[in-house]
Amino acid sequence: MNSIRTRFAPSPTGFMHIGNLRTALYAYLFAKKNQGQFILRIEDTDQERLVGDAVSAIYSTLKLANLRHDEGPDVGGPCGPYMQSERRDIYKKYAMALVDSSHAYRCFCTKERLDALVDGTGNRRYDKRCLHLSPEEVEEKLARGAPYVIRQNVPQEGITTFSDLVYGEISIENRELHDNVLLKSDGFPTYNFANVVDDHLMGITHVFRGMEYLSSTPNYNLLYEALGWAVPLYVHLPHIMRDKRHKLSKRHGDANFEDFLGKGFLPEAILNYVALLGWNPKSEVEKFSLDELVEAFDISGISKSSAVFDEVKLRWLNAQYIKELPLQRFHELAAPRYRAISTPVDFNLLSALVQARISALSDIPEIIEFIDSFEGYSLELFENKNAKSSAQLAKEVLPAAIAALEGIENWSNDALFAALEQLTAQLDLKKKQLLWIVRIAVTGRLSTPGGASEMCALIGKEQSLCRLKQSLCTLCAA
RNA sequence: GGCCUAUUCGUCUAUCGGUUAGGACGCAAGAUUCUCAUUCUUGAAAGAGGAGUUCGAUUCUCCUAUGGGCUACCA
Repeated sequence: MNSIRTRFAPSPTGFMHIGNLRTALYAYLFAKKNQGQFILRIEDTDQERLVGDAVSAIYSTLKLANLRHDEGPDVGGPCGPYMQSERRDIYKKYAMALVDSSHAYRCFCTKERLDALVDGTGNRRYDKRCLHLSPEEVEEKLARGAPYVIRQNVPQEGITTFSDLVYGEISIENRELHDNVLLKSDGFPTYNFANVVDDHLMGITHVFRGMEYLSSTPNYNLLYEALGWAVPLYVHLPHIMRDKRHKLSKRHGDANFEDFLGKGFLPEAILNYVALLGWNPKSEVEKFSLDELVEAFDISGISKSSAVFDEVKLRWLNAQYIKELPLQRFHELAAPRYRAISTPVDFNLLSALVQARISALSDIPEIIEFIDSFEGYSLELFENKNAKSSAQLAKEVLPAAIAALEGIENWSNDALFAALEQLTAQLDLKKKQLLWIVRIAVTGRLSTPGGASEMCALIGKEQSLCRLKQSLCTLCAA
């Protein structure tokens, strides 16, 4: 029984896109679900679009996402090299075989002539002129060193049909197909040729790729047939969109994996979210670890229509992951974002409070901003209908609160809470009234990472009392 | 323009001829809470349009509309 082999074949042109990441994920999930291999192949055949660190970005993204490939340029394997730029001889060999069998031909046409082929509707298709060159003419041009490309010779009649595992059966009339360039004049293959040769030579059984290749797939099948090779199974994937009209693209916003990491999303959460964009697990579960995704993955759950990427839902999922982190782990992740704080506080306590209240690590600066900054908050914050508190009440109650807290030796949350609770009874107030007032008076913020006693415990006795007194002064002056 | 393809709440989706069209995020309301956090409950919210086929269409067929893709010596 042949084992399943899938591949992820990115082009090193920049950061890893979320759409690419999902393609890699699905290919990985399918391979692993079926005890198969997941191969990484770098498609660096376009010398003009190469971007310096893009290959290492691919490695690091795969590593961060925990998508481990069984074969690839960096880990080797039996079907190497896995870098297309190192396989030029291979492509050339098969291209020549195709020329010999008349499934391809040399084309010497200039760019100018090609451009002149544009018809009234702006459509351009090659007219097969060089197909009809006599052997003598070809020899003559070759001898002269004229540059040429090798084109696929597609039949003018008939129909090519294939079955995609997501989109079903698709038929295209051969006369709609173009004589694609297989080998460029610089000797590099085009994607149109390299993907066929490599997928076959690398034993790929299931080709996962974006649906933009749907209409050129017949070209590839004609090539497989011409070479006498078995056609792989296709799994074309719907696009991930920025909104209804636009695909996610590098030019608009944060569409790449590393940007989301930088914004404080956890890789597991991103992967989990992206897996659900265009695939449904046939259950109402939404939270999946990578292993669980492997277990649940099934091609039949892939949808045909494109999906809009919703960062709000990603945030919700990410919050779930953050809450589940062991405190120590959360603290490690959060600590770098505490760096700006100069006031000494108990950072472990801070982490425990913050962990339950954020959706992404990037929410941290805002939620802890009150620690260093206290000046000039609006007294309207004391007004709260629900807690039945007001600035007036605050002015009356704060002196007693300050006195009560001053007496506390063991400045812990429990002690603070007990003291405030007791004071509530003494003053015949609702617990909520007093606690609201103290919280506002000590933080100057509407939204804080914890309640009054927790905030006092966090910033310490001296700082707490200082702020409480300052707030009281402000209230009296108003 | 031609070809390919898609179309269920705002968003991600379920439904594989008969459902009060379900769930999730978000939103709204209520409850809980030391915070307008969390948690819980409830609610509003959808089959692009038109023809057919059928006892019966969101589901099958066709047409139209709209979106997306391809139409490069880019992938």
